[in-house]
Order: sequence, then structure tokens, then C-alpha cells
Amino acid sequence: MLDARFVRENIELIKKSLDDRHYPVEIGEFLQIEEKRLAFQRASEELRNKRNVVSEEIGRLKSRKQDATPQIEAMQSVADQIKALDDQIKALEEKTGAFLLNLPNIPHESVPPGKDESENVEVRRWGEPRQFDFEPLNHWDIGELLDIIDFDRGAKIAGARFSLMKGMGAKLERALMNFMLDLNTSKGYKEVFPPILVNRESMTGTGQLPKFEQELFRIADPEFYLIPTAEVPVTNIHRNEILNEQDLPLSYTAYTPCFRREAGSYGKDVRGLIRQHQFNKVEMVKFVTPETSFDEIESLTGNAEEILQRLELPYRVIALCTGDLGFSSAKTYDLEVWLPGQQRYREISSCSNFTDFQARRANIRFRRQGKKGTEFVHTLNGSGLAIGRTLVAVLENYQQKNGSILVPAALRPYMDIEVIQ
RNA sequence: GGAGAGGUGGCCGAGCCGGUCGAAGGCAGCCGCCUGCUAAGCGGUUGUGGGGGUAACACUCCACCCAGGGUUCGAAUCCCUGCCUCUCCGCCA
Repeated sequence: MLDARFVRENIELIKKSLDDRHYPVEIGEFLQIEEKRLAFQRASEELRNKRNVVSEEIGRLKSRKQDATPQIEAMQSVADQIKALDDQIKALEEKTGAFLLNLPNIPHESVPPGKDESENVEVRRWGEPRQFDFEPLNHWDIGELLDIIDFDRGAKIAGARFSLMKGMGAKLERALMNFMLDLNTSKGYKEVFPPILVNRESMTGTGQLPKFEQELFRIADPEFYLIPTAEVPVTNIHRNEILNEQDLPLSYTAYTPCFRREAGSYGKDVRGLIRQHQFNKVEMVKFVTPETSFDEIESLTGNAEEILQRLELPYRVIALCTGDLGFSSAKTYDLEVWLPGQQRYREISSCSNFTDFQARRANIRFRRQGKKGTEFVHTLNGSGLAIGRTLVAVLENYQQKNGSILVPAALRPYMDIEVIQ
């Protein structure tokens, strides 16, 4: 969320931002409503001041057993006026609040302009796609041939876009989680294991609600939301808190299952593990001071890249353009891993700087040493990495002619075997 | 699931038969004084958000005693709803 006063005073910047994002929002009304709201607020406060002064006098009179009837009668109408004004203020606030909640973050100046994903910019590549002396298989074929991924039974148990990991497939999944958590904690990230059902406030704090309700699984009674990413519970660790400058940056890593409706993606990636309703992910989340956040996104992305490097999986780094940038993000790098079965790079991580956008929604502040007042922190997060897609990449990149899978060296301590067959 | 207690400032903790309570007291922090040093002692000071104001301070107004409603001229104090914590009983592990 952006600050109401900031929007009031920087309306041209907001217009440009929305334009860059190709994000149509009607902002004409906002300024007028705000003006009205402020005028009503001033009027209401003036009346309250009057009421406070007279009420105090009434108290004094009564304690001296003197008559206060005229004062009380005069204040009755004032109370009514205040109430009427406050009702109007509340109605106006609802409008401006809804408007602000649906306003996306402002892209950073370094974000390449563009209308959609076709104009994203490749920043760098790492590793060479392997040359196969046979026709590489898709991971779903590999998974079924080795009997380590069972899509039919996943569908029987739950439905489409669910799968059952078996034997070495399940173990590989677990090995990847542990490998990533160990690497991240060795880089200074604190491991946490948060709730995966969260309340409405948390979902609003990180920006999933109210705009993206249709993406989420919800439990009706009592009301809970299933997290679509660990970003939600982990960022909300510090919701409504004031942190100390010397404690920043705070870095967390968490493994959680993630749940997504994937509404509107019918027909996309229907086969395989790429797009599931439930998937595992290790996430990294940072709380930093404003002046460091654009350096932090580079190091955060570097941390995610190192996971792929250690697994020796070829990938490229993509800078999302303004038109493809997520709602809450000011800048995002996607990591895309090479999938031989599909002969293309596929997203495996997304690293974003949300600047103070989430922090303002979630009210996460910090105090500078020796200074009065508070500021909003900047929050960042990145997948490090999506487990299911990493497993896909391992299967497809490490497949051998005889149908077996070579276990990447980095994972052998976690797998106790060298080959899945 | 049944019964009860409670949620107050950075922390502890009074107030809770409505009025001068932004809130006693203690601790912690900060600034002075004192002291050969440390400790103790003495005095002062310390929240957040939003308006107005200022070059920036100052200053000033409003709101905030878990959250949201209500009663009242006036609510930390009374009423309702929700959330959370704790205790006992029951149930399940």
C-alpha cells in the first residue's frame, strides 16, 4: 500500500507508474475524496475540542454541586454533529482505503519498461545446457517409469494438480528441502517453521488480499487461508512491530507447503509437477533499512542462484519489466532453470524488493539509533527455491540413457545413494 | 466441549462504584549533578498515529488503556460482539 499523503502529493508519479505497468486505475476521484475527508476531519476535531473543553467544565460544576443543564443541553447537539461527521468520514475512508489497497507499488527506476513478459530482460546466464546423445524425457515420464511420482493416485486422493511422491521421489523432495535450508542458514538466514493457515490480516499485510482472493484456498469456518507462499507468515512475523535499527537486516528462511488455486490457468501445464495446487518451497525473507534494499535484492538473488550453482543446474536471470511486475513489487528478478524435457527455461525462483509497500500494509517499522520517530522497513523475499520445480530440473537434467537419474553431488549426503533407478 | 480469570505505556503494575487519566508507583532508557573509579544517591526527562503550523524545530489540536460496535454532555472505567492468554473439569493423543 502507498501512503495516502504521498499519493496526494505525487499524483503525477502515480499516474506514470500505473501507465508503465499498463495497469488501469481511475485516480481522478481520489483527490477530491481526500480533500473532503480532510475537511470533515478538521471540522470533527474542532467540535471534539469544544466538547472536551465544555465536558471538563461540566465535571467541575458537578463536583461543586452546581447546575450544568445548559452546558449538557448544548453539548447534546454537538455530539450529534460529531457523530454525523464521523459517519461521513468513515464512508470516505472506506473509499480511499479500498482505492489505496488496490493501488500497486511503484516500479523502481532500474526496472526495464515493457508491456508484458515478452519485454522482460535477460540479465545473465549460468551453465551450459547439457548435450544429450539420446532424446531426453519429460519429468512426468521419468517419474512414472521410475515409479517415484504417481499422478493418477494423486488425482484419486485429492484431484487434478495433485501428485503422490513415492520412494526415492519422496526422499529427493526431502533431500532438496534440507539441502536448501542448510545452505540458507549457513548464509545467515534464521530458520523458522511458521503456521501454514493464516488469518485475513496476514493475507492483507503482504498484499494477497483483497485483490487476489480467487488465488487462495480458504477454510470457511472458522475462517483461515492456506498460504500460497511462506512469504505470508514469515513477513507477518513482525506485523505491527517496531524493530531496532541495529537488529536489521533480519533474514529468515522457511520451508512450507504452498497452496494455490491456479484459477484461470486451466490448460496450462496440466501435465507434470510444474503447476500444482500444493507444492513445497523454501523461502527467504528479509527486513532491511530503506537505503540498503536495492543492494539486498542483489545479494538475495545471489543466494538463490548459489543453490542452482551447487546443484549444477543451468539457469538464467530475468529482470521483469514494468508490465510484468507483481502487484506489491518495486523490482523483481526471476530465476529460470533449464528443462531439457521441455527445451526451455522455466521459472524456479522469484526475488523481489517490495520497498515499504508491504511494511506499510503490515505496519512493520523501525527506529533509527538516537533518532526520534519511526520509519517503515523495506521487505524482500525470494524463493530459495521451489522444491517441486527443482526436483523436475534434477530429473530432467540428470537423466541417463538407461532411464536412471544421477544424484547431484551436492545432494548425495542427503540421499545416501548416487543413482535413482 | 463445560466452568472461571484476565488483556493498561519498552517491561512490571495501580486505576475499573464514569469527569482534572496519556494514565499512580516501580524497573529500564536518556540528560544533568555528585563521586578518585565502580556502585549507590539526587534532580529532570522518555510512547504512537493523524490534522494544523514551521525553511526546519518549537508550538498546537484530535485520536489511541487488545479489536470493533453501543450507552453518555463526558468511558481505561458501564453494555454487546470478536480475538488472544491463563486456570480447572472433560475428551483425544
